Amino acid sequence: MSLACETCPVRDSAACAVLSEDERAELAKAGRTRRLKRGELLFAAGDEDTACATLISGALKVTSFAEDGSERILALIHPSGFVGEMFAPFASYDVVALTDSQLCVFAKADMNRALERHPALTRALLRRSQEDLHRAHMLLALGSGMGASDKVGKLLMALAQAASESPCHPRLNFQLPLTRGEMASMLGLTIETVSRALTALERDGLIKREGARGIEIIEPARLELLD
Amino acid sequence: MSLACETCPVRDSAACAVLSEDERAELAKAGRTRRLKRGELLFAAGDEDTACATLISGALKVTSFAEDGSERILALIHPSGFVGEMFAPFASYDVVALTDSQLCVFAKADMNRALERHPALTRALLRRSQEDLHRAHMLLALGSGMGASDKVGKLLMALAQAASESPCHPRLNFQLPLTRGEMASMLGLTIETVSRALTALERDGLIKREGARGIEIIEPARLELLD
DNA sequence: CGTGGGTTTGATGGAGCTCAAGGCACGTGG
DNA sequence: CCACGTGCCTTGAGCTCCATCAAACCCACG
Repeated sequence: MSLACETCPVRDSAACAVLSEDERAELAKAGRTRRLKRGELLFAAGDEDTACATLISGALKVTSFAEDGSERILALIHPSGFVGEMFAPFASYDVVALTDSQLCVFAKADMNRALERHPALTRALLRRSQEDLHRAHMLLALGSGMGASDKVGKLLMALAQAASESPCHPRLNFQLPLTRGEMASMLGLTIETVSRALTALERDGLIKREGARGIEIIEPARLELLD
Repeated sequence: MSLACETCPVRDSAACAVLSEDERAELAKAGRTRRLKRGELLFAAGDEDTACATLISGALKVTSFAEDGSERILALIHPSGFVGEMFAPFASYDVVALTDSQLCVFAKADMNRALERHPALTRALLRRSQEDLHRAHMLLALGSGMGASDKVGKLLMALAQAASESPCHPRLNFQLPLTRGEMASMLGLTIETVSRALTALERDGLIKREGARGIEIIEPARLELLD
């Protein structure tokens, strides 16, 4: 399926928003939209002919695997986010859809051509890359210095942020895009510990659960925001 | 002190290497070299008028502080590395010299002007930024799924890589740029645990220590490389 | 010689990992 | 419609590893 930038919900927030209409139309010729169902693989670690993509809707996870086969989640990608290692000869990570997703895919060569042609696009990606770096640092900062339920609480706040349309205030009521195992793999904990942490947070009245995935945040302040 | 690019040891590996002689000369007019002694602060979290810099020699650490005041190391910067949040209104991290260092500092405004003028420079920074991201991911992957001495072992391998001139093979014999506390803060451990892990690694014959800072790696294979 | 920063070592307790069992929701086939 | 299987989540019990507290050491430096 070819692109339909006119109706794209992230046309003003994605990297390509810095382009003029004409430039965008030209870039669009090189890209294709793609739909993924939950669990589908977008890029696989080791792929040589890698591509890159802007996420239109849904959510992705970027994962690597330890030698023992256990998965580690390195990053989440939300709509208008960009994913792809533009300069590596092959992909280092798996990228998998967390929910049904829709994205806009470009071959690496095409994107590189576009970067050469449109400096503003390069700068937009640089900005995004630095934001990604900042998020990775936030995740790193979660690694130490506190108990499991603090970590889970902060992760919930981060997810609440991401689920919100408004960039400043979290959404107090949302569905988790992650399984317990995925949360565990972001935080360096086990499934059981995450589960226990959630019940503890609920017991203490900081959150309320609706089924396995629904979360309502009761006391945002005490969950201490993640930046 | 003004710049002396002609004799700069990282003139071929730093971001500015993509510039022509003339372009570099022009950029040089905007920059100044600066020397830091071990422990000196380069940028402080919260600074509004931030700058950015290329490291010429020495080593830097990028740190953030938890609410309880404990430091967390988010990244290390080695010669030819670039540091600075080009797009943030103020700095989020402290940047501190780990050893006596020499760098090449630019005001953010000047650097932004240079980015507009020289697309190739922007692309060089984008590449660097993605590498930084990759390193952050490696550090994240250290967070889970193994014991303390595995973490310390892998950190040693990463430091051995960084200490080496050759990009592919680690240096088996080097001085740690980090104190025990700094290693601990990279790994989410305590000083004591790091110390014990080192003595365990030495007892098992994987490494040998020369004083508090000297490290010789005996069995690189068993320390399992960090990427 | 004393002081202080960094390091090592020991003893102890607790947070979280492991192993194991059970529950709930959902889909599939009889 | 029910029986069954499969994923995912929860809960429990025991044990391991690491954080914590405490003390001593080493060494550079004034």
